[in-house]
Amino acid sequence: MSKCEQCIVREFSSLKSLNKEELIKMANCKTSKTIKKGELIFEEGETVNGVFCVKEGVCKMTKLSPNGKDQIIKLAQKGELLGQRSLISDEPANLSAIALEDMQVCFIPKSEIMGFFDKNNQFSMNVMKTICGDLKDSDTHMVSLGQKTVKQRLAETLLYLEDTFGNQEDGSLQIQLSREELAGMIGTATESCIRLLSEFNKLELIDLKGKKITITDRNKLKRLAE
Amino acid sequence: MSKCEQCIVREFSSLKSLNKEELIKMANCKTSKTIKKGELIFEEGETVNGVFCVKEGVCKMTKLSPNGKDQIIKLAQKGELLGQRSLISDEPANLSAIALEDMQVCFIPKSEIMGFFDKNNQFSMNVMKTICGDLKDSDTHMVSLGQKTVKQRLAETLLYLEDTFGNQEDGSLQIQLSREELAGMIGTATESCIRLLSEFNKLELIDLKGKKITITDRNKLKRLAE
DNA sequence: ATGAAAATATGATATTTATCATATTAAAGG
DNA sequence: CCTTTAATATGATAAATATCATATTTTCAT
Repeated sequence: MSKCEQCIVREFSSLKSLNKEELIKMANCKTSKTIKKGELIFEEGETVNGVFCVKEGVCKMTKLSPNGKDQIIKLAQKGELLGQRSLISDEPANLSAIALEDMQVCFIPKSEIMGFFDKNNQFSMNVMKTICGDLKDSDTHMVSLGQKTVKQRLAETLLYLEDTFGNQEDGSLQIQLSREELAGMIGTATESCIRLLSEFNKLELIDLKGKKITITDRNKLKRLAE
Repeated sequence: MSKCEQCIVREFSSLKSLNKEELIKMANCKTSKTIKKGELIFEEGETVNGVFCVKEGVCKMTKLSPNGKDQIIKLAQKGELLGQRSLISDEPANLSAIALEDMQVCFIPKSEIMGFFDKNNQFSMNVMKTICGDLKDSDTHMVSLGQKTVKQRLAETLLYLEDTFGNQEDGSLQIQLSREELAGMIGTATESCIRLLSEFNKLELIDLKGKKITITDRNKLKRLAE
């Protein structure tokens, strides 16, 4: 069993405020999991009795619409805690979490987390700040969905993906989403998403090579997104 | 100066967990304000050094889009605390708050609130639960904006307004939004909103009398919203 | 009460986006 | 390596939505 004390990822999450004693206690009750690309971590409606700490890899958090399509609400990466909200509200998961890459996650049981809330004020405050950050992101995203065109949202999303997850050695986006997933992020039909990518490609804003997307004209893309 | 101890509204907010001593202390540093319909409580980007507790009336929380239109992110009513998020994140307000009716609000300075976070764990937990609730609402709203048609969103919003704010004696919606505001809630052009309202009227799902909107066929409207 | 300004309504039209069909390409499993 | 399936791409078309113009109604200050 790996020690939480030595886990670097912890520094990026609310767990950074835990002291040595708390970390050792947590290391003893946590379980590590390997999750393959495409696998489900937990599903909307499911009761999750703890939180998942993402150690490696990225996952999508989705919510099913009555029309049968998945809206991607956010992408979560290393350092993020999944399922905090449900745990605090004492409700089933509101979103599904699905791995976009092979992942390493640790599961920390509810009882343990609730103890931190009681005894470690700094931890509570960090969790609160994280959730407030999520809420702010949600609000911004909502303005995009409500006020911007699909083209603008696609441009915006491509820039976001580069800014947040970086690039591969060849300069293409690190994170590879399927066209369907990209469409689910921006809230449009898959075909529309594909068509706009082609258009961006023809306009030389991006370069498409199979699944690889490379942003070639950041500035024009940025102007388009406004 | 009115006493917080006797304020019923407190029971609906995170402030319900404060003890007598804390309430008396708060009553001494809070300020009461009357805000007229249409007036600004605070504006996006502004530094708000505390929170506003809504005692009476409803306000809209909006965010300006680069296209110059306001997206309404949420409506807040009696018992809700405005500006908690900014206070916790220690950031300027992310949204503007504008009264939709004449309002009574109390301003509680930051220092006071921060003290509650430190000393009253139940208060922290309540705030956290509120914010988690907001986040869940945001996610649901985001799915609507991303996956539903304008018609569906309008139907959904009308039902939400009735469920959340109730009706006047004549059965029309208690809250009266302008067509522009309604459009800003569902993320569409004002004209499109007006056109769809007319259509709903002709289909006898709703009844329009000036600014008054009455839902006459809840079930059909519900089916339409799915 | 009255005139000016704002809000609402509606028509005409352009643009955006979705849908359905089908071709092409890439990926995965035996 | 081949075959089957899934993903991507693109055309044709329909539907949804935005935009612009203008009429009508309501609101509000004087």
